[in-house]
Amino acid sequence: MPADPLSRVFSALADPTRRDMVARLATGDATVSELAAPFDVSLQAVSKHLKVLEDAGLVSRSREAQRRPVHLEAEVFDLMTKWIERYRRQAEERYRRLDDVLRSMPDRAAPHPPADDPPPPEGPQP
Amino acid sequence: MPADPLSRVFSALADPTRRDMVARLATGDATVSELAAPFDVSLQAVSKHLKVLEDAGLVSRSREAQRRPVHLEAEVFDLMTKWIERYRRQAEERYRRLDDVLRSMPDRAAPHPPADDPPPPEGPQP
DNA sequence: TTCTTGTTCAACCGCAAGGTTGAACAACGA
DNA sequence: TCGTTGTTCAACCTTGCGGTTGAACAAGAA
Repeated sequence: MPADPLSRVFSALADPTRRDMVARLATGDATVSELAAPFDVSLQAVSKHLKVLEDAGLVSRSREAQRRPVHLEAEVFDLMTKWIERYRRQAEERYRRLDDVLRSMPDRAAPHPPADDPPPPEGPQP
Repeated sequence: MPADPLSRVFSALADPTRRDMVARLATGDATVSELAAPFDVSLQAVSKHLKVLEDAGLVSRSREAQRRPVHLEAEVFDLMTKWIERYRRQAEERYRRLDDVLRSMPDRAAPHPPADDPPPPEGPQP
């Protein structure tokens, strides 16, 4: 599984079935069969979904007789929220500065011109 | 595109190339060519990535002569953070109550038993 | 041991995602 | 008008994902 952690988490939550499972697990641990009950898919498909969530670190599994209780690991959510907040803040800061500029020149009242000083792109972060 | 909005946003950000584009756009609007520059893929591929971001509502495009400046729409991030925060809070609340129970019975000090009163699953939300 | 329950492994299928190339379209500049 | 620049459309290829079925494994219960 070569994907980076952030990609794995976003990708895991991109599926509505898996999001429903996360929602269910937020109310308490559950077995595979319990998680599968509300859905119209095979147990094996649910098992695969859980593997995706586990690889993303969103979920952990223990053993308890034959059962394998699934447990939500909510800390990984931080990975996403940190990423999101970073760029949201950056964008908002940019708007704030842009509005300042607009306020300082009362003429040419264009509501939202395309860009303020676009710096050169800084390349992908591998 | 039948996918629900949340799936579209998560799925759009599951790709590292697209996340890099969002990071770049947080610093200011950019054209397709500018966005493509740091990456080792064709312009057409970048155009496709932008379509995915646009369908997810993360990005909008205007026209300016031949160019099509791309603009980050940071509001859609709220969709995700709201979803994440909801279940994170729910899980944390569950732990808090669990810890209260554990504190009230000083014997049998198991650090984190599997579940407290697992309620029946409430079905998928279609 | 044998039976039963719970879960996963393996092989397969259909389809969409991300990539390519080549051609077309849009809007300027000469 | 014609060429140039910037972007998208169309067709195609390969890979991965979500689903299936059937068999295997794990751990009690009889």
